[in-house]
Amino acid sequence: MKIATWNINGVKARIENLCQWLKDSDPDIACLQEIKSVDEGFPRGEIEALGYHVETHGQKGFNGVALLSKIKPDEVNRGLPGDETDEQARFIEGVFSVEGGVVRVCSLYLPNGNPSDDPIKYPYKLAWMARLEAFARDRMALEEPLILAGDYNVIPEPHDAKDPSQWVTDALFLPQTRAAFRRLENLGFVDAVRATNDETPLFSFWDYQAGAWQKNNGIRIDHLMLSPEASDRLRSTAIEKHVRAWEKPSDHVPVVGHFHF
DNA sequence: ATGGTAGGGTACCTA
Repeated sequence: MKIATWNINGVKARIENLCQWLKDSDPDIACLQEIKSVDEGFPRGEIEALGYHVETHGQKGFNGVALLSKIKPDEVNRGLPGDETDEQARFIEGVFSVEGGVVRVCSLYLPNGNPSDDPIKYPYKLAWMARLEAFARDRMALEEPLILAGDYNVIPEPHDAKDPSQWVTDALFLPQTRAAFRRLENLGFVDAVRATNDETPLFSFWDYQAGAWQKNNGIRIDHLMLSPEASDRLRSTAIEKHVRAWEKPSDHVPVVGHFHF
């Protein structure tokens, strides 16, 4: 089974690329972020025509996440628990029946947090990460294959950036951000791409600005975090960076994991 | 060099 995460930066602007990628890459489950659409505006017909079930958690203009899957989820939950006043659509969870049990897959869009000296944005990022850690701890107790997939807006290590010195005051790379990400790992989650690749650097995002793609000035911020039960079944991973060279690309590329499910 | 580009939605906000 192939499970992927991709920040598509606007589903309406990316529908042609998205459909082409679904045909080429043929994921069983695709976790999307930044759909930038309300649920009613999501172009589900084109995606359903390719054989996918569609579950969305959208909002107007910004954010928004989705789960596309060849098998229909048994259960879907929208929103990250822990703050009923949070109206930003950044989290959706699906439970899928597979041979021998279930796999639980979450598509998450972690807050960017910049500018990092903003009195609202960076604290919101850290609070969201604390809620994610609490959620992950709860789910870990189920002892199920669990995949927390998404745009984490976290550069885990210096070698996950072409030029780490550019990022020292950035919310994606501040010590507190990286420490919160490590706390998630220390619950027992495995960074699937890092666990299956010795090579560095590996990037999943190249800014639209200043020729970042042409200069390979990238960062690795899109991650597949696996519970031990999911990690046991991991075969390989890939970063499909050729998609960044397509016409009208997203600034992120798909990150995929192959599993023995 | 302190910019640059893109999406959403129609004035700026977010990234």
